[in-house]
Amino acid sequence: MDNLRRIDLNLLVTLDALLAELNVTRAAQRLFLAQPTVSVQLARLREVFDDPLLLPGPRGMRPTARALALREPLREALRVLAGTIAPPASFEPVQASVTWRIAATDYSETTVLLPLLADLRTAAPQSRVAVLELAPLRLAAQMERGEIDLGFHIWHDAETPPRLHRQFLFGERYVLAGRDGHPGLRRRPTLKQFCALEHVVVSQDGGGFHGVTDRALAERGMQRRVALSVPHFLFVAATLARTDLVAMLPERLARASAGLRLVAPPVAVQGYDMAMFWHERSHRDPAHAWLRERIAAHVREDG
DNA sequence: CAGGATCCTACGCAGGATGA
DNA sequence: TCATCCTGCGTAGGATCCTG
Repeated sequence: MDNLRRIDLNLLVTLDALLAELNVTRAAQRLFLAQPTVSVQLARLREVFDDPLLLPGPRGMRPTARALALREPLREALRVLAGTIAPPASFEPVQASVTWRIAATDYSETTVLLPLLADLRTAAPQSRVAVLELAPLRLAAQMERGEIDLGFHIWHDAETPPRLHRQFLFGERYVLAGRDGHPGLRRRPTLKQFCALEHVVVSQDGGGFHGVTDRALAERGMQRRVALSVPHFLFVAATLARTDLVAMLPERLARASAGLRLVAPPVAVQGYDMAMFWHERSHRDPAHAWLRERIAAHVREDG
């Protein structure tokens, strides 16, 4: 590439026009330039190639052997280059063998990706999806580096960098969940009964026993019994199915888990909005835009 | 804001075409 | 054959825009 650093690549476009026309004036017209401008460019080309390239002849110029040898390879090179920098063609999902790298928690895997997968396999059978663990603080940097294409995260979150694009997916609310046949969930528990149950909480940063539910209870001067804190939502669902523990679970996740009974909690707990996030670098990419639209459409269908 | 890059117009020069 | 015209290339100098 070092020899390319010496040359203004636009000169090659001029040379291509000169070799096609063998006439500086007509080459200038083709390039929408004045004749002297192309004449100066020809002088620079002669210097770069260390060859006269075009010699004066009757009604125009005659090409040198070097110029003739350059004509076809140059035209082909410019054709390839023009194709490379042309705007990307529209995305053809059936043929495309694209790999999407998506950052998600097990919650968004279950609620967003899982319902989408079968449709994705049909619509874009050559495509691949790599799901990576979501690290909200690192998400923007990972996207800037091109390591992650798309991420699912809570909409209102101070941790999420504002410089990412985002799109609302759905609003989520909490339900009280326990195993089918749980004696404490035959009907909606009172607040006192709710606090007497043994709870599981999800603490993604690990080890926390206090969450939004506990804050809502504290406002009423109440406290619940948290017996287990885990980092993953899916482990909660598995735990509930095998024990008498209960949990406040996002409704979409709870409905996707078999063997659980869901009841309305006796305390109002603030839900949250889910969104997908992406970087400017993939904002206009047709494949990326197609995937985002597909996800948004699925979420709309699922209500 | 200075310096460089780029493009323009104006003009000179060379060589081929044309007509007396 | 030669004067004149026409076509086309290159240079000079200036305007404008961009960049550091």
